[in-house]
Amino acid sequence: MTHLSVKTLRHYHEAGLLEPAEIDPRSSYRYYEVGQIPIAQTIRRFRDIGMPVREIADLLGTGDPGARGHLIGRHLGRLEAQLEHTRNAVAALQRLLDPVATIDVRRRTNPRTVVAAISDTVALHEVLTWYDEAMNELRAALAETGQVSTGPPGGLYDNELVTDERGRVVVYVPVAEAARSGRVRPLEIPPTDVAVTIHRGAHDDIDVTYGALGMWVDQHDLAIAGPVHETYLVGPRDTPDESAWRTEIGWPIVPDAGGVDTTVG
Amino acid sequence: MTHLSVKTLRHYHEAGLLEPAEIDPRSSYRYYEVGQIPIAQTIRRFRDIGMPVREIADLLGTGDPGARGHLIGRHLGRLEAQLEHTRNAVAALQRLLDPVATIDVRRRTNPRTVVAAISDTVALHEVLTWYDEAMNELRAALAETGQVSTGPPGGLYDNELVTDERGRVVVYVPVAEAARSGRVRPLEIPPTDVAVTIHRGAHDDIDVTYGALGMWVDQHDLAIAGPVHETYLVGPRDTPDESAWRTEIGWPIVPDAGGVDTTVG
DNA sequence: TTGCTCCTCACGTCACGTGAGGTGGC
DNA sequence: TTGCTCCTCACGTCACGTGAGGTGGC
Repeated sequence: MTHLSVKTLRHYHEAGLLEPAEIDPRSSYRYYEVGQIPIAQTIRRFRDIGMPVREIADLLGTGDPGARGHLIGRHLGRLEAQLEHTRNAVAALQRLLDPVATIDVRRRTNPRTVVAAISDTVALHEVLTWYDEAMNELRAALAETGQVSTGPPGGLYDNELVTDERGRVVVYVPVAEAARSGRVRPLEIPPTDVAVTIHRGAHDDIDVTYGALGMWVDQHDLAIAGPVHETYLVGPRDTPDESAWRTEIGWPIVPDAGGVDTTVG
Repeated sequence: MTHLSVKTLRHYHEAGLLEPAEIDPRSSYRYYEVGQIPIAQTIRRFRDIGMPVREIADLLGTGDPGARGHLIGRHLGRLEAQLEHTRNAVAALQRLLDPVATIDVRRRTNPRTVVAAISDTVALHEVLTWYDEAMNELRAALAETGQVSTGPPGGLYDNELVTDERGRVVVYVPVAEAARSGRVRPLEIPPTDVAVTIHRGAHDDIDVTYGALGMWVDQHDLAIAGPVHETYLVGPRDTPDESAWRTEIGWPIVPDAGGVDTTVG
């Protein structure tokens, strides 16, 4: 009637979740009452959505509707997060298995832009640390001089960073008028033809997106021309939810002359 | 670099999924090569979508793209089924927690219908068995006399079945013109005002839908008038996929005279 | 030399399922 | 009486994580 197996009922007895109404002391047989059916069915429904046995016990143990709602809401939130996680993972996998078909690439000409920037030649393994420090310094300098950013922050990454494990890196924030301050320098980014795509989610699989974009560029008979532009449309400063991050990758392109090597990294 | 923990790497070594390129015989330290990074990342992505370690090993072990596609497709199918299962379970839970808000009820007047029917007085615990047998007999009789059903099969269930654990049950198939044959009798179902809702999925939680429909009827100042109609729009004869089943519940109603008892079961 | 990391057992987690060997209930 | 169900251990499953006690590597 409850669709619970005998083994499961024994398990719930041991766990203190659903105790038999009576146990025959001679045979140790477990006996249940009709009134326990709806309880058992409720338990089954919560288990069906993956709520841990412990929490179901807490839920049934409290009569407070607020506490109940909280426990249920929290679990539904977990389900939601898990679903989002799986969706992202499936998308990453599809990008890995069939890169070009699953990527959305557009060509664009970026206009000349003036930015406040810090740049340096950095080893590949130091890039993340360097970026964090430089960005903090940049933000502090802008705050100090009262400059307001006019767009999301970005970075420029030399191809040598991947090929030689060392290269020039620029971190910048677009501003109305850039001024010098500490390591911060005004920088003019010239107009650039780029192939752009957006990487969704955390950066641990951004290499897959790079690979897909590289294949797209190659298939369209284009070659790389200059450092890659990353624009952090939504990043850790905007939300701690990694799955919401959006990173635009702009790959500078020129028509492929023929013998030009288009490989990167 | 791969976001795999040391414990996880040890586990994959034991499982034969990812063997170290070299093991120092003195210290037993595991050493990996750069070329193993993409493999490790691929493994992580498959684990991320919940593919069992065993299947990932199979996947990486075969070079046949067809076999690979099959394994991946099968797992994506499993994810899809699991998602559907969770969706149904969440819906059932919501119906249980807030019945009236989550149910879609319509009022309708069913026209007079002629059906081929088998009816009997049955004990509650025998209903399912009785229904199966009667329906088989009904189908066989129709096939024998060359009658074609003009709609989905249905059943009528007396209120006493729940209140007294014993009551009259009718199983029927609508036909153009019904004839006698064995236990099969023509039956005229008179025009009936009903409150109808559709129960989705298997019948193990149909009691929840009944409860919600009962509350709706009560809140709209209506009372029950006659046996409940069930119509099996999509059932086990149509698909083995229980989540696709659709059962219409029609609750015969009259305006509540005031002191009339509207409770059922 | 010191602290950090790696190593090997061995056990824990979670929600049951499996299976052996035995016994009660109708 | 016979077959069915229940019982109690005890172990298995799955993918690691935890923790103790020890040792290598820089």
